Amino acid sequence: MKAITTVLDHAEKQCIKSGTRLTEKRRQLLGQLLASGKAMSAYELADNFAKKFEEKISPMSVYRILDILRKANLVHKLNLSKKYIACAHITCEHSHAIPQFLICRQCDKVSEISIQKKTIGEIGEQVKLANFQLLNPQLELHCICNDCKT
Amino acid sequence: MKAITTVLDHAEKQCIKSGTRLTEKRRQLLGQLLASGKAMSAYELADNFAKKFEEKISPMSVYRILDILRKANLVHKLNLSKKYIACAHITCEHSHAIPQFLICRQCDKVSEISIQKKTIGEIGEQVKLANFQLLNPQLELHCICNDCKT
DNA sequence: TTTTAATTTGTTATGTTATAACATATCATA
DNA sequence: TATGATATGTTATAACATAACAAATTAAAA
Repeated sequence: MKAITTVLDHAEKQCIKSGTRLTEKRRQLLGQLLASGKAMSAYELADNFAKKFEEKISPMSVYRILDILRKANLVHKLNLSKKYIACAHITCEHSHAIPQFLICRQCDKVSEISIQKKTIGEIGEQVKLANFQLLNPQLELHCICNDCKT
Repeated sequence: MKAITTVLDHAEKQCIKSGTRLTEKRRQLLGQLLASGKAMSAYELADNFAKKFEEKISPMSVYRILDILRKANLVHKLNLSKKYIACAHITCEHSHAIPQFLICRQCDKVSEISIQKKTIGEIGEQVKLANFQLLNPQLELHCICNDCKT
């Protein structure tokens, strides 16, 4: 696992690429998410920010910063749990497809994966039968991770 | 499409089967959902209830009734949009698997389908590679319906 | 370098979804 | 009809989210 500062440096480049900056606050917030290693709600982030950096940040600001980070593809939102998680591929240079997530029901561990196009295509076939056309969706699949399985 | 009263009569039987009753309020609420033909939020249901039945119902009550209807498999919750929709198979007698939903991004039309076990199994295979085990998930797939596609 | 414009962050208010806790009313049956 | 169970009313509050405007900071032009 790469050092957080390394990841943040990559993140900075990615911000510039997408036409914005990685300001101090944004860097701190993303760092916090990376350090936690898990998905957090906006209000959790706001609370923890105060503890970690001895400086307050309002939920409003957190939401704004999360928006920016999401647009720069540095953070993803888990729509089912309404939580936010650092992208698992910040240091990869290549562009990414819409991410898919495996979420452990027991411990909330999240794994960001890419489901093969072939499989998506097969689902699409069945969707077609219902007179719909599948958009590339962000799937959030509820699972049990092997650690919790035992 | 079957008449709503017919569906409600089936619903009543299903309630009894699952150990509860289809009271007047529950019947009205389910009827409202069936008549609308689409997914509605609890607060929308509460507001419309007043207009439709000249009697107020609090959101709190709506939530309670929705819980009952969901336990009796008469209503499903769309977790992404936080809306509730009448089950598409109330008049079918057989028991059902966990439902999957196709949701039109444009017009919010919802189609309740069953994705084949085979396909679910294939997703499961890829999930296994990530050291997770798939639970049978309620998929909510964002699509475009053929009517909106044109 | 100073002025200007754009971006970022602070602040307050409010909207939406959901549940907790307790009171009252209704129904089923002993 | 008395009793217990079920159903609904009512009030308060928690968690998630956005709108609107003010102040501060940064980038760029004059």
